[in-house]
Order: sequence, then structure tokens, then C-alpha cells
Amino acid sequence: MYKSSTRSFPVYDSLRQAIIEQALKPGVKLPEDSIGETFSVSRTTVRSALVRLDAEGLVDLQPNRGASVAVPTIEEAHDIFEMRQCLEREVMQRLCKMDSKPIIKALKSHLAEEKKYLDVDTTRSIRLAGEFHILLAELTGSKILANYVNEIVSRCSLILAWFAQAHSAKCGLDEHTEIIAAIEAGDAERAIGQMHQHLHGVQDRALLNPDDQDKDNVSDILARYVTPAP
Amino acid sequence: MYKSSTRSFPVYDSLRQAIIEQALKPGVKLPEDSIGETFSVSRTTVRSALVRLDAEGLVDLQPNRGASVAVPTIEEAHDIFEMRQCLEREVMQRLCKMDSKPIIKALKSHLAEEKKYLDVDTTRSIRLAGEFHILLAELTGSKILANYVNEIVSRCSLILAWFAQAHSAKCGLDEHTEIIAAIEAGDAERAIGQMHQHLHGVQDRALLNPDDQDKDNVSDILARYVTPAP
DNA sequence: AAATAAAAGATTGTATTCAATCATTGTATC
DNA sequence: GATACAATGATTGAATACAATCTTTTATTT
Repeated sequence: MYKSSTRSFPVYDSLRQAIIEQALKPGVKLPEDSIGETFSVSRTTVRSALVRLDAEGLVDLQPNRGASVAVPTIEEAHDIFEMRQCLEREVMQRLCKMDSKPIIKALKSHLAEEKKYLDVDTTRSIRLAGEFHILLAELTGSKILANYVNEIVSRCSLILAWFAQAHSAKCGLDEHTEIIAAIEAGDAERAIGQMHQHLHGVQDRALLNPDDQDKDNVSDILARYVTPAP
Repeated sequence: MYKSSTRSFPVYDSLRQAIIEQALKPGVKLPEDSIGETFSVSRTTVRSALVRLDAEGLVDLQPNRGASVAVPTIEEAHDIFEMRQCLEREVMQRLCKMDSKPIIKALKSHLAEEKKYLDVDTTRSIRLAGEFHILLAELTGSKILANYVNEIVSRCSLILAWFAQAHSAKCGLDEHTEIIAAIEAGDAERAIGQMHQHLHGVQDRALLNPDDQDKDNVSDILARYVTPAP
């Protein structure tokens, strides 16, 4: 949908990657000037990338006060995860109705890649874990479903960046393995169940985090440091 | 997600409305110059609206050859309708789990509106029919689900504009009534079934159209007008 | 010293400009 | 008469420039 021959594409792509990989954390300002300098393009070009990212929900573009990495609220976070459950359930449903041979082959190949970088390259490992879900969606053959899953997985990365502890961003490799097994067996019920559990686990690690309240506002954080009057 | 205080918003909004209402048919070129003149804004402003519409899939933005209203392929059309089934099933599922009182009230109020303009104002009637589905999604309380449904209903309008006969764009009013009844009864199974049938009907009227092939290119159309040599 | 007001600086909104690319018409050649 | 090539015109790509808005600093007053 986005044409890579334009000058704004690399800007869009890099920003997107940086946000997903949590190098750019939620709330960080994205000034057009400095981004333009970084990529040696004009603000006009940067802006068009930012408009797109805003449309995808990764960036928040406020009139007259510029762009910043979107800061998900806890309500949005739940909303997004619930939507993700719906989309990935659909993915499982569809995959289990299809010829499993080529699907399994692709998935196992990806899984090998995941295994390869586990405990070796954390950033890459996290990215591969996300791409596993995108690959599943792509294997359904539905461009739109794949697009939506791609978008929502990105937004989940944003949520994890904001709410979760550093280590809780990973997807379990074992769980991916079990999902593949269920698809191989053509057992839709089981595949859906596994996926549901898997996503629920990710969500829990992120949103049942005791630090939740900290993110709300500065006063809440500071309140804990106030020395009570003697 | 889109801020209305910018100058590009009215451009975006008008284009979107025009496309959805099928005033701008698929394939129609959207030159930045003339659009800018229409709205008394610069090309820069028009462009940002077009970028957004491209991201939503209503406009096709080709590098160096500008924007045009997206032309759905028959494969995309099926893909989109299948996705729509998934999303609206989710809507039904969620609504049936909720307190039906305020939901039914809102739906019946909308239905009255639909009835009012039936056979009176066709354009408005079609728009209201689409908005019924968007309202359903909004009533779930999920912003993301509502967004997705909104987007996909728009794209379905595009499909209808391209493939369907003029009269087949309508949603059946009776079917909307039955869907409301099922929700009121809290019967998820039935609601989902009704919705499925309803959407299937719309899809069929659009995609089982014998005129499909005509849309391919000019030569095919003209070929039928060629006078055979005597 | 705190609060308010004013001014400077920084950043974004939008229009304008120039270069690059594409589409179309016209011309020449076979 | 058909094809290939060249030139023109139209349209987009992207940078620059200026106006509007916001943010921060400085100055003033209480």
C-alpha cells in the first residue's frame, strides 16, 4: 500500500522500526527538523511519513504541537489486546482449514530462526517473535487480515514498551511451537485455544504490572517520595 | 485520530464522503491542483489528505502518477467482505454480552431514521444503512473495533460502486430490524447468523454481478460497439 | 520571593517554487 | 501505414520560505 520509491518511505520505515523495537519510547517528541536532518530530507518529506504513522496509530500528531510516539492509555491497551485476540483467532480458524504442508514448512523455518537468536540477540529475538504472528496472518493469503494483524502487533509493541517490564516483552518460543503443532494437526479448537492462552500470557505480563499507576502522571510518582510531616 | 482543526481535514473528509457516496467512482483521477483549487488550499494540504486516504485504502497513490480512487480487484473484494464478516461477527458477539437496554434504544432510533428516508433520499438512505453497521460497532465501546468496521464499511462502498448495479447498494431494512431483535433477545447465535446472512446478501448482490468483466478495460467495452465489416 | 506579563526563540502550518517524471502529441523514418 | 523517436505540456516530488502558534525565558510588578 505504501510505495517504497518515495523519499518519505525510508523515514516512515525507520521510525516505525524504531518505535516497534522500543528504541523510541512512547511520549518521545519527534521534531520534524531534526528527523529531516537525520535522513537528509526536508520537513515536507518527514511530515508525510508522520501523517502515515499517525493514521496507523503509532504516532500522535497534535495540531501546532507536533508529533510524538503515541502513548497508549490502559483502556486502549486492553482494547487493542482484545482486538488482537479476535484477529488472531480468525487467523487460526482460516489456517486450520487450509492445506497444512506449505504452512507448516514456512512456520518451522521461521521458528528455527527464532531459536537461533534466542538469548543471543534480544532485539532481533523480540522482532522475530512479533513477525511470527505476522507470518501466520500472511499465510492465510488474506492481504487485509495480514495488514490488520501487522498493525495491531505493532501497537502491542508500543503497549509493551510503555507498560511492561523489560524482560516481559518476549513471546514464549514453546508456545509458538505448540501453536504450530495444533495447526499441523488441523485442530482448529486447539490452535485457537493455544493462541488465546499465548496472547493472554503476553497481555498479562504487560498489563498486570504493578508499576501501572506510575505511568499516569508525575504527581503519583512524586507522592511516594513525599516525607510525611513529623 | 485525525484532528479536525487542520486545513487538510475538510479536504480529507469531503473526498472520503464523496468516495463513499459513490460520487467519485473507482479509478477517477484526483489531481492535486484541481482539488486544491476547489478547496482553496495548496497542493501541500491536499497531499496530506491523499496520503491518509491512501493509508485507509480508499485512494491509490502511485509515485509520479498521482492519486486516484482505489479500484478494488475481485480478489480484494472477496477478501474485504470476508474480513467484514469476521469483524461484524465480533461486534454481534460483544453486543449480546452487554446490557441491551441502551443499545436497543440507540439502534431503534437509528432505524427510525433509516425508515424515514427510505425511497425519499437514496443517497442519504445508503449512507444511513452503512452507518447502522458503524453504530453497532461503536456501541461495543471498542474504539479500535469501531475504527476497523468504519474503514471496512467504507471499502465495501467502494466495492459496491465498482461491481454492483446501482440498486443493489442498499442494505435491507428488514434485515436490520431482525438483527436488532436478536440482540434484544441476547441471542448471540441468532444475531451472528442474521448478520452473516445479511452481509452475505449484500456481497452476493455485488459480486455475482454478470457485468464484472466490463470493468477491465476500455477495449473490452468498445469491442462490443465495433460494427462488423459488411 | 512569587506571580504575572512581555518578548524571544523554537516549532509547526501552509504556500510557493523549482526540478524531475510522466503522458501525449507530433514528426520522421522505415 | 506502422513503428520508433523527439518534443511539448501537464503533473507530481520535494525543498525552501514565510506566517502562525506554542514554549521558554526574561522582565516587571506586587
